[in-house]
Order: sequence, then structure tokens, then C-alpha cells
Amino acid sequence: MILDIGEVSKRSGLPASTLRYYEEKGLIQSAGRRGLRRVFEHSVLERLSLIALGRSAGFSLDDIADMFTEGGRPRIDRAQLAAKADELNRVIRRLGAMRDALRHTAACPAPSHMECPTFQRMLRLASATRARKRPSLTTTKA
Amino acid sequence: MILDIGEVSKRSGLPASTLRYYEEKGLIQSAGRRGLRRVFEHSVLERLSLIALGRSAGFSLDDIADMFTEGGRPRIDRAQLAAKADELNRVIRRLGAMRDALRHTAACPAPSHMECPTFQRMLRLASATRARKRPSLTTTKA
DNA sequence: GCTTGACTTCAAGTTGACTTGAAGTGGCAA
DNA sequence: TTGCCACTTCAAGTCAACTTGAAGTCAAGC
Repeated sequence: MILDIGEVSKRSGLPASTLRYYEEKGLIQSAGRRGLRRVFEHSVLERLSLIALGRSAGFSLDDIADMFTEGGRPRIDRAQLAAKADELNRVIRRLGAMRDALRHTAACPAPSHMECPTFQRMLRLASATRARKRPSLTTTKA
Repeated sequence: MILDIGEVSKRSGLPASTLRYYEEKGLIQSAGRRGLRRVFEHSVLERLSLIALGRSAGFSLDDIADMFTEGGRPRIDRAQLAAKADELNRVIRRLGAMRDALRHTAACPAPSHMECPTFQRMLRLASATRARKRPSLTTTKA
């Protein structure tokens, strides 16, 4: 089964421009061309799922590219996965504390948040969390 | 107690350029100038903690600016906080599932991850998680 | 045979949060 | 008084992951 870029776009939910970009980056390959047009094998969809997975686990496209350039099929280092899981776990804990503090603050009767000890604890927690480059998440851009 | 930008930088851990940038964005104010130089009140450090908190909870700088331009002291909408907490909670659940799946996969004896049902479930989970703009988190830049 | 519109390339633009560089200023220790 | 160097401004650069636009190609349906 072969697909043109429009079909892959439709099935994967990714715009064609993104697919071209991914190809340029070496994340996916087309099976060839029909005229000018790229022709994709059906398996590219599986590959794209894998890429989505990596992205949502917090890997960069470059990280992901490294994961399966070798050979052709995904080669994923189990130790790397475990390390990523641990990292994720730390993030989750921190976010959990943040969520709880947010909830408390939302319900807190102190006239100013500044006088609320939970809020102050949250402040210290946040300040301790330096060294992250990007907004950590949920940049949903309202 | 007043501080020059170098001192604020040292105490907050933020580069001076970032402090100027924050001032330009209206996130912090200097108490005035001594000659050309900005003079900050000690309270700016508290403000910076607050900003760090907001950032780590996933608010953009603009979001944060909105939170305390009114008046001068932080005005944080409790409903907004609660909403953010809920959003955070959804993220946490998703990340938890991802973490578990990563761990499973790291330990999974299937010869190829593709044959592992948990891995496949994770793939579906990841594919369902579209519509996020930025890499969700932990872009630690190895 | 001709139009249509989905495809193509390539360069440039976008976004958010900063950083960097060049060129200038001025407070303060010696 | 002098000189250092932390400060200043302003413009431009960076980064990742794309998106957009202009200009061109071409397979297929009418």
C-alpha cells in the first residue's frame, strides 16, 4: 500500500510541510517519487507514531533521529528509556506538588497569598527548580 | 535594603540580561536609578520567585505579567489557579502513563518493541496527544 | 488539449524567551 | 584624578520546530 503526502498527512494528522520537514531531518523516508511527488509506504505511519511518542516523552527531534538511524527499524536503548522514565518521574513529582499548592492557594483564605505559608512553600519550591530551558509544559497559548 | 542588578542576579541566579528583559516586559520594576544604574528593592527577589513559580507551573511570561500588573502586589485569580491546577493534573496523568509505559518498554523482553502490546498502547497514547506546540518538557539539552 | 489543484522547491518568516555584541557611561577604589 | 569595570542601550542573533509564500511542475479529469 502506497500513499502520497496528502494521504499521509490526513492519516497522521500532520501537515504536509511537517512531513517534508521530517524527511529533510532524516526522521522519515519516502519510498521514492512518482514524477516529482513523494510516495510513502504505509509503514511511515507507524514511524510517525513512534516520533509522536518520542516527542511526547520529551525527546527532541534530534534525539529521536538518533534512535533509529541505525539499520532502519527503531533501535531504542533500554537504559535510555529507563533514564527518561526516571526523569519524567521527577518532573511528575514536582508538578504534583505544584498542583497541590495551586489548589491550596486557590482555596486559601489568607487576604494576600504572600501571607499564606503554603504559598510561601510553593515559592521556595519553584525557586529551587531552576535550570530548565523551555517553559516546562502546557504552553497551550489560550 | 537596595540592590544593584549584579546583586539581584547573584541572589536570584538569573543573568542580568534576563532581569533587564523582565523589566522591559513589565514583570519587575526597579526602584529607580543611581546614575544610569538600576536600583532594585529587596522585594524584587520575592517577585522573581513568584515569576519562577509561574514559569514552572507552565505560565508564559505574558500570563504572569497579567497576574500582577493590577495594583502592584500579586493579584492572582483563584478560579484561574484552580483551572491551572486541573490542567496540570491532566498533564500529570498523561505523563504518568507515559512513564509507566517507558518503564515497561525498558524492561520488556519482546525482541522488537513493535511486538510489545504495551509499547503499542503507548504509541496510541502518544498519537492521541496532539495539539501541543512545544516539546512538552524536559528539553534538558543533554 | 487544457485547466485545476495537489504537489514540488527554496528561502524566509514565526514564536517565546532570552543572549550576545558593540559602543558608550559613570561610580568608586587607589 | 584616574582608570577600571560593572553597568547602560539598542539592535541583532539564537534555538527548535515548524509555517508561509512565491514560483514552478505535472497527473488527471473534463
